[in-house]
Amino acid sequence: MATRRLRDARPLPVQLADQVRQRISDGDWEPGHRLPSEQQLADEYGVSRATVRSALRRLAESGLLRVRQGAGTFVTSHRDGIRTGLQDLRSTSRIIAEQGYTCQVVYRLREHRQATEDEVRRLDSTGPLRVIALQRSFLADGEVVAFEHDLINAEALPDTADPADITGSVFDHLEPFGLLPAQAVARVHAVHDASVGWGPVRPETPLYVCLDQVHYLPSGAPITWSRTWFVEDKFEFVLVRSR
Amino acid sequence: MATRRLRDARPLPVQLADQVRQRISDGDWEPGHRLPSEQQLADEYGVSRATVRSALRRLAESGLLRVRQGAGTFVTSHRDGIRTGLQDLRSTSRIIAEQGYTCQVVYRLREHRQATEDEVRRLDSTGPLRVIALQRSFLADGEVVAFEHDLINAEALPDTADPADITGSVFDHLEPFGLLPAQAVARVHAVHDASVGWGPVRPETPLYVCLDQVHYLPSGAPITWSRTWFVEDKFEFVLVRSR
DNA sequence: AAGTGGTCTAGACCACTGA
DNA sequence: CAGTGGTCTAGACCACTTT
Repeated sequence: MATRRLRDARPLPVQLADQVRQRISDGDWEPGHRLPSEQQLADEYGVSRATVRSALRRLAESGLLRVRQGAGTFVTSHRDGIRTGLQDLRSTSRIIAEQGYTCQVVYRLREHRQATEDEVRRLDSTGPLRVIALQRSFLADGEVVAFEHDLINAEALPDTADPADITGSVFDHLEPFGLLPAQAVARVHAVHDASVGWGPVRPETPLYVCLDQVHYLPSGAPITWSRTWFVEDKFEFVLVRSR
Repeated sequence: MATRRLRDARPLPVQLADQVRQRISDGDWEPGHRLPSEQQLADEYGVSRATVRSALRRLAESGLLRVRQGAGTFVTSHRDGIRTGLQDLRSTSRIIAEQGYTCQVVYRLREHRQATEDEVRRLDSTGPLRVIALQRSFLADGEVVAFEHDLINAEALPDTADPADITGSVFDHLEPFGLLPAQAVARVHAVHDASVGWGPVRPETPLYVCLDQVHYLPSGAPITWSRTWFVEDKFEFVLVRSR
């Protein structure tokens, strides 16, 4: 068995989880099939079993795998649609792309301005704030699947940062400045509102799962606030709950 | 520093998390204060640092602690009451009670029968199945806040088990038989459907956050399936997401 | 009995924070 | 700079499933 290499800067379990997710979507391991044992995966990738377990736990938490003690780890049989673990912090565009769709982002608003009092509060902040405000929609293979409002704390960004540079993921735009969110606190709502959607393509029914989030840096400082309306039934949000 | 003892049968990180939670609610460690370092806690409780980290991660995931690299682990200052997370597995009646309401459960259906093919599939099972089926609504201070359908795998229950005995939490009914779910895989949806509600009191708008769940025993065997429609805006579902 | 995942330890080294 | 959390390893032993 050839040793596979993990090389980028992200934690090993995250990289390994990506590899496994890839091999599943490639059809390397089919739904219902058993994965190699944790020890075999550890040997194959040249990492410790603890690292493998951490990676598999991530995937099990998003419902892609099911682990049965003594029996093995199995690929869940999934239905169509964009499936994602609700507790995995990933950008909307990545969620879409990871499911094999072509993701396109359409902007309605992209501006640099002073935050309102309300917005300052939402960002858990005190004093006045410069922010970058975005309003955009996400298309998967040409079909609209989500609408989003974002508010980025611009105080931490260099003055030269231009909102027009943001084309895809906000995370990708923040990363070069070392401002990658590590955690988000989200509130979940159902919304039925025809005024949410805009643009040439609209969902048939204005029904959405709405995620209201504040993202925090590893230091604990809030960096962005966002509200995303996911078109109902275009996404499958999986959540593993435990005691 | 006296060594504290952890003794029951649950995993060490779970026990330790409970201890820390207790000491916080006792006022031992106040909101905003820094906890002892991971190594100090490990020494104090006579466990490894990995165990301490696992315990603290649990608490951070439900928002009770905030961990800052290099600086320490801090007790979150919960301004407007503690809101527990969506990823904590709790019964619907407990969720309601924890929001500070008086919970009342009204039954529309409570029967013992053979499962349909569809239901067998939902319970991740193969052969024919005896089930207990429930349809009920939850009132909080007299106002309807949720509707729920439940399906309990009755094969594991003694024949004497009477559906009419179920009055509050399904979990409470299963516990005496040692059938306490350890994990649930949930799917989250938005629903706008006037046919969901029933009974004398109905929500003003038929808009719901819908949680579709299969509960699993520690062995990995599915024990119940449930679909709960939470009336939008009656609940605040908080979720901590991380990388 | 053999093989799987579940738990836990001890220790190493790195990255970050704050004095 | 010392002290904190972040990551990762190697190995031990246990509980459970399958053969």
